[in-house]
Amino acid sequence: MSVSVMELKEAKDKFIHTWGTLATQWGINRTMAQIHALLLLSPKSMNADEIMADLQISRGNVNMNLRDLMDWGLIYKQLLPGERKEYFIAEKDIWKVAKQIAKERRRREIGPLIEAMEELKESIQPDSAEKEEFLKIVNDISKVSVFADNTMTSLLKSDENWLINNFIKIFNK
Amino acid sequence: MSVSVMELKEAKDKFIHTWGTLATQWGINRTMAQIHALLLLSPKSMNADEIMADLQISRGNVNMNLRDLMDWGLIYKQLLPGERKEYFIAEKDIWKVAKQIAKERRRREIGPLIEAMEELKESIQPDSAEKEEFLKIVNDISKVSVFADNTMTSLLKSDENWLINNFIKIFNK
DNA sequence: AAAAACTTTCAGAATATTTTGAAAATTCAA
DNA sequence: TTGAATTTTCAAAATATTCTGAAAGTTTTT
Repeated sequence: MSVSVMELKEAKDKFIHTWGTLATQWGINRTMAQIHALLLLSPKSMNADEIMADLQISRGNVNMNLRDLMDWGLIYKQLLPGERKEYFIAEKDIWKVAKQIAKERRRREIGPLIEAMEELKESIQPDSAEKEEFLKIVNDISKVSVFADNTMTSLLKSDENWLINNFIKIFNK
Repeated sequence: MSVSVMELKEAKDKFIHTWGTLATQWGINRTMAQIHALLLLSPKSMNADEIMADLQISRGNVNMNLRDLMDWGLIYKQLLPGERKEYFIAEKDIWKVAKQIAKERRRREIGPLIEAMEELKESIQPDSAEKEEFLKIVNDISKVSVFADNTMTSLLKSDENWLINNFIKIFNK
């Protein structure tokens, strides 16, 4: 193997490792992130055995995290003609990847918060100063959550959005 | 204790419990979130012993998480005249709280990603098609990260921002 | 300067999360 | 059908994170 190819292999390994480490900091599990990184960098789709061999992890682990990555909409299953095995390929359009991650996090992180605050609001009658104080906080959190949710949605939804357009200009430079 | 006060106590407990549970979903530890919730709901500042008693957790745990909450800028230390003990009070302005959390997450989640991608870019010369392909991905992630960072910053920085103003209108209704 | 009041630290314990791997389930070809 | 290939499941093991509590450190009072 030539020196220059070796450099690339090293950089790819570093990318996979880094992606895995960073992911834990944002609540995604290390292996899921590493599989994602591996597939992102792979020019062709890979099957479970290849991923197992490459990352040195068990079949069960690979299976579980591939399923999670599909739930997140970050990878797709590819059925190759004449092949029994399932192959997986990552979404390579990084803007789509980012949108997908943001979407999923909005759903997981903001959704339950809004629901919980609504439930609390309904459970208390504002018939005392103390209760009004409590409801003030619950209401404020509710409003901030709905705002965050709306902001996320408008950032994600329309590519006509000024913010997005502004971004696309920079991105396509 | 009257029935109506009991209801409030229950709602507060539910709030604290919910806040703690949700927090784990967004990478913050349960106890830290519970202490934060407790202080958010407390009309007066609390000391370590009071928090220990209320949440039934150890002194070390309380101390450590109070420090983390101060790092996050979510609570302040209050020295009461004539008191030896340190008292803690939460930032009650929920919009400030949200900004603080967003700021901290930007710093922790996006910052390291940008750095890692820059480092990878510098380590590889684009002297082959394979390397160019790799650098394309790294570059794209770099651009998306910088975009996310900038978007966060402009959302947070200026209250003249249209998005913020729009929010404030809703919030103050 | 000593003692009391309080805060911080950190090694070990407890808890929670992730991973393994073999067995069960499923799919497909013959 | 049958059975080989492949995927999925899940209990137990490994690993990672959080928590405890007593000892050490610090600050204030006497």
